[in-house]
Amino acid sequence: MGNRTSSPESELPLPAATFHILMALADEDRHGYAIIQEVASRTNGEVRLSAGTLYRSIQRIVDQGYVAELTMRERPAADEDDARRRYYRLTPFGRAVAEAETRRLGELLRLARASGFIPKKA
Amino acid sequence: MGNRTSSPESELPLPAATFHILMALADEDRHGYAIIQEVASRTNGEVRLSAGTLYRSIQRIVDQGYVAELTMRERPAADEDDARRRYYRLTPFGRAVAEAETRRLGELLRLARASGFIPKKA
DNA sequence: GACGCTATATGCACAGTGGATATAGTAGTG
DNA sequence: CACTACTATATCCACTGTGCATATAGCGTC
Repeated sequence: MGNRTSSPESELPLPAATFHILMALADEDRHGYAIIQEVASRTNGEVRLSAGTLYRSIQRIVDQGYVAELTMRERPAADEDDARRRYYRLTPFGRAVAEAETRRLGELLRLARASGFIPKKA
Repeated sequence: MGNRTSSPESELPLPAATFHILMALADEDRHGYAIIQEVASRTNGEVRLSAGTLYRSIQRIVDQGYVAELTMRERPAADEDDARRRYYRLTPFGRAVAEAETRRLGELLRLARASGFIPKKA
């Protein structure tokens, strides 16, 4: 994987696709294709990860240690199993990185509002 | 400039540097070099726009109509004038785009928090 | 078996970025 | 004056992240 000694903050800012993938894996382990669907669902269809972006992002964040691929016996038993699928789980480091990114976004949003950029409606 | 008929939302998401530039121009007209300093100041030195990014971003957002270059007689009179400087002002469209981006970031942050990514400290 | 959906992977092109380099005006110091 | 450091803009090169298209193939249903 990536550098074990790096702090979560040193990973920022996260690529947009990466952050969405981490959010999709926050509550449960998923395989790639399911991540695409989950991201679309959470964003009311507004964020549609392309397959190219998704699978290459996963390769990257596995290497960086944000997520880990599940072994065969770690897979969710309930799920009807498709041998083609590869399941991923958020690591503690990945969670820490996602939290750091959330904090960074909060600060950015605070700056934007302090600049007078108050959106009309929610 | 760019397409006059496009809505602010169709411009999203904004490149990170662009959003910082718009924030730096929210309260007063500035020249390029001053924008670099202002962004660094507002972010406590955490965001340091490189010259390459800054000047190309400005060229792009002038073309897109987010900002407009000031004529000689529009320049701030108080400022000691340096002939090399080129001053820029946020346009109403640029402000609308920045507000739309602010709204987008707010929604993203809400999603992140709903995913359980609550940062430890502010 | 034909079709559409699921699932992963890769090739190609392009936008945005950082760092380096180029050019030159400005200001202060000796 | 010469020298240096800072201000100011612009462009070049390399790299990352992204979308779209393509490739391969298993799965489900009619």
